[in-house]
Amino acid sequence: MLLGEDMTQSLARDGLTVPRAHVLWLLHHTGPSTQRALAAALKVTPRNVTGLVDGLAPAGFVTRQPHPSDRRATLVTLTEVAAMDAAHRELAELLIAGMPAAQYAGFVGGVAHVVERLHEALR
Amino acid sequence: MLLGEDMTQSLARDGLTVPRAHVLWLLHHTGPSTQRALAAALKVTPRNVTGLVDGLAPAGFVTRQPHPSDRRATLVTLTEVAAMDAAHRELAELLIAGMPAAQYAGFVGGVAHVVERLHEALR
DNA sequence: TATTGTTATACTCTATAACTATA
DNA sequence: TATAGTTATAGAGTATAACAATA
Repeated sequence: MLLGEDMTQSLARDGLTVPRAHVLWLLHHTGPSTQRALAAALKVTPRNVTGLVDGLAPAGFVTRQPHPSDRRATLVTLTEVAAMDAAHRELAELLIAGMPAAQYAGFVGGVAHVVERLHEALR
Repeated sequence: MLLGEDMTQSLARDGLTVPRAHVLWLLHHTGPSTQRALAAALKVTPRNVTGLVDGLAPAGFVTRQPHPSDRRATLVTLTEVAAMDAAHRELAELLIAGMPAAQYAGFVGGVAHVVERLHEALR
């Protein structure tokens, strides 16, 4: 993260917006998922997932694979590069998760999704 | 707030999105402000403030008034109706501000701006 | 008939750049 | 010259509705 830079800006620098990072986080922790499953997990419409995956796929973060048994569905899979990246971010995010509310409040617009999930996980 | 409804959804029901509510909150606590001042407070470009005020004015939340001494600037002012509404929301927001991080984490996408400001104010 | 993901359409928030009016 | 707010343009996230392919 650059000096004087926001968490959101830091992510956005490489095309990784917060909602897109959230998708990567989900895939990293649950494995390949249908877009339907992602929509449910993100509490967002399926149409949105189309857009998010469209934003992640060209950059090489994820790939769309045909579902082996259901030909209606597609499986969104984390690429190896993205998986490595996710593992790296993990540490930084855990550090944030350990901070009291007042301290990460400034980041709240940026990593709220992640922090929230981590708090759930640690509870 | 309706049952099973998100904080964000609750605000959006009456055209009050989170960034717009944030503008009302600022006006409620600092009084009439120039768009420039709002842009600085919101950490957003002046162009955005134009859009936010455009969204609030037709609904009668705010009005644009000519600045008394600087004819380049416009003063954004809370209408009486909006001021009443802001006062009502205040109580609910203070209750949220008193909650530990884990509890309001679920609302974080919705009232993060407000909670953050309240934490700052209470610190 | 129900479900999966798409296209079509629309609204909001965000940004940079160029422009007008004023200071 | 510098500042306040605008228009122009663009990208991203969100939503509903209608549709094709498949279950």
